[in-house]
Amino acid sequence: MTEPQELSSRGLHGSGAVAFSTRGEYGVRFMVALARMDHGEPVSLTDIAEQEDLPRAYLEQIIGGLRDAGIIDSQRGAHGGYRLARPANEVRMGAVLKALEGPIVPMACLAEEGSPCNRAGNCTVTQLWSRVRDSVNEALDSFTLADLAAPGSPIALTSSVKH
Amino acid sequence: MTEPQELSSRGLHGSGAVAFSTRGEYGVRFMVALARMDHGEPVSLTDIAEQEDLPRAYLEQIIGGLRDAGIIDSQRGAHGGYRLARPANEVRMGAVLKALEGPIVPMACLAEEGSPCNRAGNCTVTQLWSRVRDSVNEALDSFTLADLAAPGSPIALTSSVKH
DNA sequence: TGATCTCCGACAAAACTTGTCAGAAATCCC
DNA sequence: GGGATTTCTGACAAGTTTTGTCGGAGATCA
Repeated sequence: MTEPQELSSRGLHGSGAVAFSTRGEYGVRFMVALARMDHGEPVSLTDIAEQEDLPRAYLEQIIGGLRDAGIIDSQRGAHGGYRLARPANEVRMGAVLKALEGPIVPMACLAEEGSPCNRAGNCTVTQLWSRVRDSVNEALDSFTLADLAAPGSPIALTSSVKH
Repeated sequence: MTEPQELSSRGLHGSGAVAFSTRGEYGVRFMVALARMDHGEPVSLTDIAEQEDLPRAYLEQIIGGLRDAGIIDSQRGAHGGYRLARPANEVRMGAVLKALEGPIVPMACLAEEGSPCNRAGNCTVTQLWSRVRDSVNEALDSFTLADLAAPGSPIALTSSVKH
């Protein structure tokens, strides 16, 4: 039945802003599982979905973005499946999340295209949103997939972490 | 008609993750406008809504959170309206955004209450989400309302900014 | 008392999220 | 070639959230 656990009470407005959707959550869990199970041969989606207890068909849909971004390689047919396109310690989580959800943009007016927010000069607030955006991106990029895939133990932060 | 401008194409999934909703956007614009218009006497919601071209009734709803959080004071009756509860340079944007949207939580499993994400020890990923959360909060708190309300000119970052 | 304003709950349309399903296309193995 | 496996794709649908609107109940002032 692939119980997607909890579906937790995100209701009544008060329960979490600036959040990633399940695309991000499931996708990251997929990546971690894949990093752990990838030993040369492709790993099938069914295996990962079972392992992580995620709805298979939905996951399939989500994964598309990762493939298009060149983060994972796919192989069709019998004994097919997915593989990491690069070693886990070269995969930055910023790229993963961007592939799963769209660009990280805390406010619509930061998205490019056309006149940004038609309030142009009037808008000092933009600086706030862009700082938030940059912070999130830095935080995400300070992790690699290898950091997350490391078994249980305290994570060895290999990547550059300003602190 | 209070055209809430644009209503921009946030559709088709690809247009912005980790985003604040209009509550955050409208609320912040309300605060900035209030900071600029507040000269001692209360400013009416109608005035601000007109000035910022925002749907009045909706704004009214949003503002409730700011009042409950003690960020603004309200006065009913004729010649009533809103005032800043404290000087603009003492109002951190982190508090404002938390009052408008709920707590800043990039992933459901970070919200307190009960067993966090039932995956407990298994979950190294938590570290990623909490870093993101902390980054966003720091970024927001590095701005005060005064920083945003300053007219046009380049913002003088008065508040403590680690960089 | 009448004119303003905030406050509050109910209601509703539209958008988005979260999946499901069916079938097409590719690949392996016998 | 044929069957089994597995990814890929688009359509569809239920449920939730967002984004507002509306009407009326307090407060306050003149």
